[in-house]
Amino acid sequence: MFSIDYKNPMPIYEQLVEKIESFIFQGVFKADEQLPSVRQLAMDLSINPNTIQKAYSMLDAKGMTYSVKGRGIFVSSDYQKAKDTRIQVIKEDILDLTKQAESLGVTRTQVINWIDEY
Amino acid sequence: MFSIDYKNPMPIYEQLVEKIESFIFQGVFKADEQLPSVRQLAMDLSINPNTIQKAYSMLDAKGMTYSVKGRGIFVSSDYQKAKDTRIQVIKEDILDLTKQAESLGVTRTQVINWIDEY
Amino acid sequence: MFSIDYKNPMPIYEQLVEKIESFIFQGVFKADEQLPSVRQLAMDLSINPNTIQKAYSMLDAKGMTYSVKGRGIFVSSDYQKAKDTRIQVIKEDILDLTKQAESLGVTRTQVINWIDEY
Amino acid sequence: MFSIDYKNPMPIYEQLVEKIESFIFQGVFKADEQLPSVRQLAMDLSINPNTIQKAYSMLDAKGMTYSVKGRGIFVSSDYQKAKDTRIQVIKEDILDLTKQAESLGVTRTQVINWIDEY
DNA sequence: GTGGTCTAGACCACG
DNA sequence: GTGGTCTAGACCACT
Repeated sequence: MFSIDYKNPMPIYEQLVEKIESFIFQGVFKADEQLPSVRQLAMDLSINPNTIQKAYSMLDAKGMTYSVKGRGIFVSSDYQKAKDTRIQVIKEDILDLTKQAESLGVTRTQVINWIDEY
Repeated sequence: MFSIDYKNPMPIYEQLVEKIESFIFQGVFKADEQLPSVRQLAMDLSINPNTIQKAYSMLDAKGMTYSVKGRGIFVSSDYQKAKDTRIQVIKEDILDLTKQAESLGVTRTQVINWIDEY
Repeated sequence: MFSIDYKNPMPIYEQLVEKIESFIFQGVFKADEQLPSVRQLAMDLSINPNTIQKAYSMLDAKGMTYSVKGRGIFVSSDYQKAKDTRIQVIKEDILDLTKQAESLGVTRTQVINWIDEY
Repeated sequence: MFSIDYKNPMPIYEQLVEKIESFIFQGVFKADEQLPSVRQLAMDLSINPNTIQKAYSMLDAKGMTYSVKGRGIFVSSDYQKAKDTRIQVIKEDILDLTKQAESLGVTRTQVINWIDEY
């Protein structure tokens, strides 16, 4: 279910964060559903528990999950804000890339065509 | 002419590569024109010469420049291929981001609007 | 009657202690009245009996209750001291926070306004 | 300069975060000033470097600092937002404590007196 | 069993 | 030398 790409320069814990986050956004993990335990996931992926812990901590900090000692980690029911900021980041990234493309001689129309065709 | 943003998490040598590359693409540096020497640039920017060296090596590897022993580093006259691959990378990045946006509930039309309006 | 907030990072037993304590202070539980049994409360709240036990032990230690073997746990008639120390703790906390607010540029008058307006 | 209280149940890294944060707010550390290095601080306080690292990461996430690989960690020049949210948190805490005090029979006027007298 | 903190020690990228 | 990631292993609090 979670696949780690060791060739990816992106740190493992960050890959995990993105993966889980997108699962939550897509509704694969529902609100208040429990996520796999730190130790369980560590075993499944053959990864050190601390690395999993770090990923979960970041999700917590982002407001995507909440964790209860002795019980587990659960999907937060209110992650709208996190979603909005993520969309905003994507928007800025796309605009930045468009700007770069333009400076290389690609017109805005062509960029829009890329999106239309895919 | 070259401004380094120390607050940018991107490594300095990478910032340099991008800057010079875009200058070449835009024609600020013409074909066969000589780039500033490693030592000169290092002094101007108050940066470790090794960092400049690394940036220049990467430009060489990308085919953007060629170096002549004892004389200096010059802009390659044939960087079209480099330019094309760069455009290709940008295209893929934009499509990937669009895909992400869609999975967050943003329609493709909205993405195109972002580009149109900016 | 007792509501547990699982999203609250505060441990369950502590939430219980606070709840019961405030009920006693407010007179909801009168002196020498019997509290619900460990097993009963555990069932009602779908909580591990050990957790209830721990909460009751803490109330005992604080002098808020006394337990009679084989009969149950009862509200102490003399919890004035516990009440006073609690008030003292609250006072110190408020003063500490006020000090912090001042170091952030909030005047004492503003702090008092916060309290007045709420 | 940084004193750790091992009797304090608050984790070490959190104590550090609060300490440094308040130093920045008070102007002890100026904008763009470099903070002590991870290893240096670890040695000075006889604390594991990872613990320091964690504290610095949190400051980064809060927008209080920015870190540059190979160079060091520096005080951010724009932490106004962080300051505002902190003040907000303090306000809510004070109001909550006031509410608690009132439920224990302390009038709001008395609470204000505490602040006035200190 | 759960999550959370801390230590020790290694390795990497960067300057 | 700097910060950042990861592993291994220990201990704690909570259920």
